[in-house]
Amino acid sequence: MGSSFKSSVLREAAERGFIYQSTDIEQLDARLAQSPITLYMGSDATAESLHIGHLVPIMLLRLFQKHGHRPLALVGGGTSKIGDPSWRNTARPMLSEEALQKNTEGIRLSYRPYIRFGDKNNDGKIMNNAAWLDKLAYIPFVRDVGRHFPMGRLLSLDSVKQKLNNNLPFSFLEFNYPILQAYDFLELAQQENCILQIGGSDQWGNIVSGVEFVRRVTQTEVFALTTPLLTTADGSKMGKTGQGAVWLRADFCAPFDFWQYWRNVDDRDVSKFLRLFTELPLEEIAALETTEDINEAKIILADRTTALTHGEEALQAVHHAVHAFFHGGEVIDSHHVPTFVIDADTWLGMKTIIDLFIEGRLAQTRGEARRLVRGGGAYLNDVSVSDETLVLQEKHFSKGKAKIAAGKKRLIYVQLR
RNA sequence: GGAGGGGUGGUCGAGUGGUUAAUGGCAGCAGACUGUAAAUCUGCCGGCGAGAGUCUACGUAGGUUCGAAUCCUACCCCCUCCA
Repeated sequence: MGSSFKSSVLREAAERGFIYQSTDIEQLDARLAQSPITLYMGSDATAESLHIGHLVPIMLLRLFQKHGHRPLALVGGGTSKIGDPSWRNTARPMLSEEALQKNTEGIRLSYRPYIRFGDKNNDGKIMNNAAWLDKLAYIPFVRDVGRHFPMGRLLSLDSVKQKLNNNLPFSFLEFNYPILQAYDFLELAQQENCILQIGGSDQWGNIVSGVEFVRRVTQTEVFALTTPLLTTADGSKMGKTGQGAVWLRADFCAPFDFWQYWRNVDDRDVSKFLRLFTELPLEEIAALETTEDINEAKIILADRTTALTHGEEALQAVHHAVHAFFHGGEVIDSHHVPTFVIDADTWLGMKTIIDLFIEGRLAQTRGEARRLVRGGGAYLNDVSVSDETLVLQEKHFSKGKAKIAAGKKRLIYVQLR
């Protein structure tokens, strides 16, 4: 049925594997085929960058723009003051106004490589729901908005049920999250004539609440479209590594590490990822699927995603770095390569290899760094270090640089100052 | 309100006075093999410490004891049944 869509955007989205669920796909398709629309995706503002886990809906948003539709990126500056109920545990620090400001700006930057923002035609626009949520007055809100939310409907939301069933802390505060998220849709529908919300399938409940709410209030048809929630072939959550999330902003995840993430994906995920995360024509992807050299396909995947996110220049730098790291090439200077700086006076003759691994964040604790050395996985300039008390000397640095690694793949340069 | 069951390390889950920093599974890290993949095998897997060792941990707070995750008391939270 994927190919039976009338609109070009849904046809391509379906072929590439972006579509999971929709409220009314036929009508949406008809509407899309008819004329350009405005759509949005939302994200919370709990971090200074988005990460690979957000990338599927982002790529879909991009696809819509490519097909002439107008994308809005909504940042949850207001809703993040409450917190998504899918969070666990009691201790959730309320974000300060200042932190939210910073996060909002960071998320704006995260979107930039994927969405063209501006004032013309179908240029995208960044919105922040704090703009309207901060101004809400309780009584009018409950009266005008609250009455459109049947209690049974709210209680049936998965995010709510899950909280209640698992006895996780859940107060009226968090309970309001889906309502406010639904309200966002109304604001965007009225302000921006937005008629579609996209998001990950874990957001289905929240998105549908918004759709129902907007229909009720405005008596017009709006739509929901979700993307499949990606898990990698080994069943774990997409985009997580031992180091944490793979961030989209270069200052949170070096392009080198970003590239490595894609270079190292499971064989079984390659063709799926090529469809979703690159813009290679489907025939080319099909050709890559039949190649006997799957590593070639992985490199193309890594190259295309890195170039899209960080630019061609960064990709070139990554190639140099990869060559240096894995094939003993020349060490080069670049902010695209993970590097950290230490002070010669305070380090040489003073601190140990253990300190260095901590400083380079290849180990979280000194114990972990020690175990790494004892297990033979700690490398200094490509040589496995066996002495955990090894004190750093000038001889360990050539031209002021050293290379340390945890295992064969987690590497970082140390620059002496 | 009453009766019973339960809260253990990232997670699941053993353990009911003393070689218990706490069996085991999962997750994670490293080594071997390989293709910077998967699978498999091996080692590691609370903090600090070169080591001896030391500190912190079994819902919270006290207590008993030479010694407690294990016993007692109070409190908090959860589950099941009754009202």
